Amino acid sequence: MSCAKPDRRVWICLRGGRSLQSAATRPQGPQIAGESPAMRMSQYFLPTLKEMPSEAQIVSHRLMLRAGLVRQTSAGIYAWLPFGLRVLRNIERIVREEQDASGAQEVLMPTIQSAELWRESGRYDAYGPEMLRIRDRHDRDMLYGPTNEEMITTLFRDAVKSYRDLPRNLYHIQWKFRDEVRPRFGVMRGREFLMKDNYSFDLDKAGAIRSYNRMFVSYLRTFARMGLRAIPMRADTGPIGGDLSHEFIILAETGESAVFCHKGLVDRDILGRKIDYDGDLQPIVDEWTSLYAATDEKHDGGRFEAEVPAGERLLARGIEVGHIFYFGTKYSKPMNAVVAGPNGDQVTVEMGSYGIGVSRLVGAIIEASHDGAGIVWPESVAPFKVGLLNLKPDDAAVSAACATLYGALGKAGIDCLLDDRDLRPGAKFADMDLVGLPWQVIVGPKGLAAGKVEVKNRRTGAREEVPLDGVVARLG
RNA sequence: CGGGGCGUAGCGCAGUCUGGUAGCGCGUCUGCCUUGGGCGCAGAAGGUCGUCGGUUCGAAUCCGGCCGCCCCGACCA
Repeated sequence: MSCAKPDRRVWICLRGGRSLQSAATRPQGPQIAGESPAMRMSQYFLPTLKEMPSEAQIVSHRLMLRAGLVRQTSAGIYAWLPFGLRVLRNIERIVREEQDASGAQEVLMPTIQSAELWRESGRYDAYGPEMLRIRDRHDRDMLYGPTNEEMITTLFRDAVKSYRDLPRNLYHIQWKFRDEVRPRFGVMRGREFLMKDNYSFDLDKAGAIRSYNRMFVSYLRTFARMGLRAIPMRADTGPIGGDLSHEFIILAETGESAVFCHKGLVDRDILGRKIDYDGDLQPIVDEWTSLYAATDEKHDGGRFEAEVPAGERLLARGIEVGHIFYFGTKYSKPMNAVVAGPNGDQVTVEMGSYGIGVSRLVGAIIEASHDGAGIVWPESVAPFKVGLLNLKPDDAAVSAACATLYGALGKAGIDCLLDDRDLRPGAKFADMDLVGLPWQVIVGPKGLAAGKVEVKNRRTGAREEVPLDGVVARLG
């Protein structure tokens, strides 16, 4: 790592110039750089399954296998196929944009770590068999990282020596491994998982709470942009330790835990707010934490009934998709992460850590958004925005119309998957509903005779007849 | 880690109790037919029955070891 000074100038410059709105309202280009936004299904690796795989029990796991998103390679370990990968990348993209907007900076730490680091914090022996321990050819103890507090603390303390270089907030999006005794629920509780985690460093507790609040608000925006209703709930700090912590729970009928909250939290809108990450975010945090919300572990029936009027009580189920902690000097102290304070004294930095389960979100979003026919992707994370169905590939007029639309949608930057396979219409409808693209453009000989195609909304099922040359405008 | 279950064709399963030439549905391939909701007809390919050993004239089937996967619980992002 280079010295801290030049780095700090960049930081200040970014802080002055960064604008949340620019990240959130940025025009949506092709979602994966360098790849054509359109694709032909006859050439695409999308192995869908008609029948239910017996290994999967919960709906998101079944749909992920059936819709060709992932394949399991070992218990709790998955290979990501093109569709699943596109969703994963879209989720990552939103997380990254919101992290950057909040002032966090991206790094990338390795998956393999040295046991030495963990001996320093005392967690090597404390962590237990969930940690995958490995040995290299020189018989050195290594491990596949289950989390990165030790590593980031080391990187920070070796490079940052002055209070002038604070605050710092570093994040990365990296694969982690926890050797769960019993992996289950597909990617929602795998052993290998992709996680965004970040770590804030501040001079004092007040600064750490400002950092905490920035992440709190950033998380509200991040999940909202994925079409999820995430409710922050006060949480136990668990083995990570600390005294301020919130879980972000999304509501899904099939969620893993029961949640109890005030209905007012569900419809609260963060995306309509203008956020100033340099300003005081405490009022927003207070607003979201003032109403009752608890998972079953923390639920207090008496308080719930006292604080929430009967008509406003919501009993639902939820899935944890994010967790934020303030933990003070739990790691900085044993690992000696200190900076020179304004008075020249040595100050142990105040830290927090913040996680989002990126791969878990793929399953969680499906749990929150599916129907009997398959997945219903929110547009912001969908593998493609539009599925274009050629109902009769050997009809020259139909295929010509599809080619025209396919080209026009591609040119307009609208992600489009063309089903040009020589299959019965029913098979195409079933597949397209299963994989859940938000919009279907259905081109068949009947409609086309009148110069029209059908545009179907996957979520509502609503269909409308649209003239051929009006499709791009309708979907743009 | 306690308790339970499963491993037979790409997927879903029967066959195992009662040992005797490995089956069904879906999918795949070929041809015909069909083209607005997984259509129809005909033909075909595809399995050392998870693995190793034992019993037996003969093992998918009985016995034992091992491996893998799933479910409930405890645990967890």
